[in-house]
Amino acid sequence: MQNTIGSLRRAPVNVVAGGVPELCAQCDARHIGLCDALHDDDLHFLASVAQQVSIEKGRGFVTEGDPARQFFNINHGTAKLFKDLPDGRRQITGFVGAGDFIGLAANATYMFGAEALEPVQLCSFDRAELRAVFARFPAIERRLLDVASHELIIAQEQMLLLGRKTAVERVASFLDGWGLRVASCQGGATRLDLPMTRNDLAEYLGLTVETISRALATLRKQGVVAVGADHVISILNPARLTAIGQAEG
Amino acid sequence: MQNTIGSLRRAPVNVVAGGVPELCAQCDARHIGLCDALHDDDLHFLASVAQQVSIEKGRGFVTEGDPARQFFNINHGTAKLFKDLPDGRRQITGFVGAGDFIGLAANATYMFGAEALEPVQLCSFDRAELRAVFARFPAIERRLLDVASHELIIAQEQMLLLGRKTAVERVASFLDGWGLRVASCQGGATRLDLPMTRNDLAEYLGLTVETISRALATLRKQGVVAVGADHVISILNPARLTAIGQAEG
DNA sequence: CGGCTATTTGAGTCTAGTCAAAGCCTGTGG
DNA sequence: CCACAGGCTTTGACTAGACTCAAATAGCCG
Repeated sequence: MQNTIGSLRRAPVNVVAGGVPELCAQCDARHIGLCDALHDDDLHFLASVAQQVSIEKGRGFVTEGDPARQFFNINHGTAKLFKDLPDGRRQITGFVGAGDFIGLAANATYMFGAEALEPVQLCSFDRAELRAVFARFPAIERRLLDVASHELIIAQEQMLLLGRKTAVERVASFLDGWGLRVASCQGGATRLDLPMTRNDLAEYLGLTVETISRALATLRKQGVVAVGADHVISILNPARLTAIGQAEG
Repeated sequence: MQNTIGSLRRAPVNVVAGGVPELCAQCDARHIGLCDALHDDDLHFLASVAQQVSIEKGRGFVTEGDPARQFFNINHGTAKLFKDLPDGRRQITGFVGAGDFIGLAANATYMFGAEALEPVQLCSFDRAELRAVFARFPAIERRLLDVASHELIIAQEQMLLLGRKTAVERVASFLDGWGLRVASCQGGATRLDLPMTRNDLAEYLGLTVETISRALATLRKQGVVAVGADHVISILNPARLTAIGQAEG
């Protein structure tokens, strides 16, 4: 738990509660993601091998190259997953939120890093223990395969974006996709409250901060979005946004 | 089986033999990939639900958007998987060869297209039947989860490449990675016999044909590789190639 | 009210894309 | 066996979209 790899350090995690089945009762992710595949008694068993953990904003909780001893399931908050090059270039491979499972992209060691964008609460599972859970509840393993399938689809979509789309198309794709995840409407326009900075966006979309800013300006001038303060973006013309993101016009 | 989606058409496939257990005896993929997870008698059962199929060079055998009724396991040959944008831009998401499993990135429909780069032989499994196999042999399902995990790692590595690496770094990464897959040595130099064209390479690496050509010229001038005829590339300085591909030099 | 960071905007540069043409290979057919 | 057609690859010249560097602005937090 105190492993030091490169210049990074495994973040100390704050254990709030362990082994309590009631921890699922008010979990944001209870009815999505992995846990939704379980009946109440199965969930009880799963909870018995889970450790609930809180991670403060900005804290890294997975370091690439560290031995992959644990899986995580996010209950609350958003985190970024990323891969770095030796000279500091970073590619964010995904943003994860409530219900998302972390740790599939690992063999003996984690093949990615993870850091909280907001205060994050998650359930941590020991890999060895989870294997025992699989043996008892094949439904979980099957669900995990579905999760992996879905992540593969997302990953390939992202390859298309990174390899072939223009800056404006990338930003439109992202906003469109994020809109599907967390949508709150207000006066007809969908209002996105993004947990990430422009820099995170740039590292996710294979661009620079400046290009992100200019692309948003372009979409704003076209009346597709409105850019507000504090990472708020309103989607004024959803159909147009989708079309741009999918390179249909 | 005669579905027409967009302007593409499901390729007619040539059934060579069906339901014969002996078909595994001389399969290139018998001891790699999915089938390696099985004991002989389990394999016998798996073979009973497999259809062996031959696909000619250049023929597409999966169309994005078609109902995903089948999984495939490649026995021999190489194919490309890809996603297209409406205006023709294409991103190849991966090359698959003997032992590779195709079809994980699908829900109700395939989320990618596939086309043979060389004559391909594969085993085709009906999705419903494969589910029955899972129930009987959990080992296969577990192996499939490992396969999906591994593909996720590869996909994220590719995102790093597409989002953050330069043209020369991308080409070096590719040659380095391909060298690990199929390596035949000759006079100290590893000789790669690529089944894909420069255009395929470009569509895989998020570049254009011309840029691929120039990047190869750069690596050649640096004495890292030798570029021969008929898609043959010799790796003269493997260490340097790896370093360039991982942006360490 | 500052101090700090994040974001936007501007000016100039550079990497990779586009357009064009020549060279090579392959495979075919005389 | 050689000539030719067609596709693939390489090279050159120019362009463009995104990056870099720099500075101004805006927002957040104590």
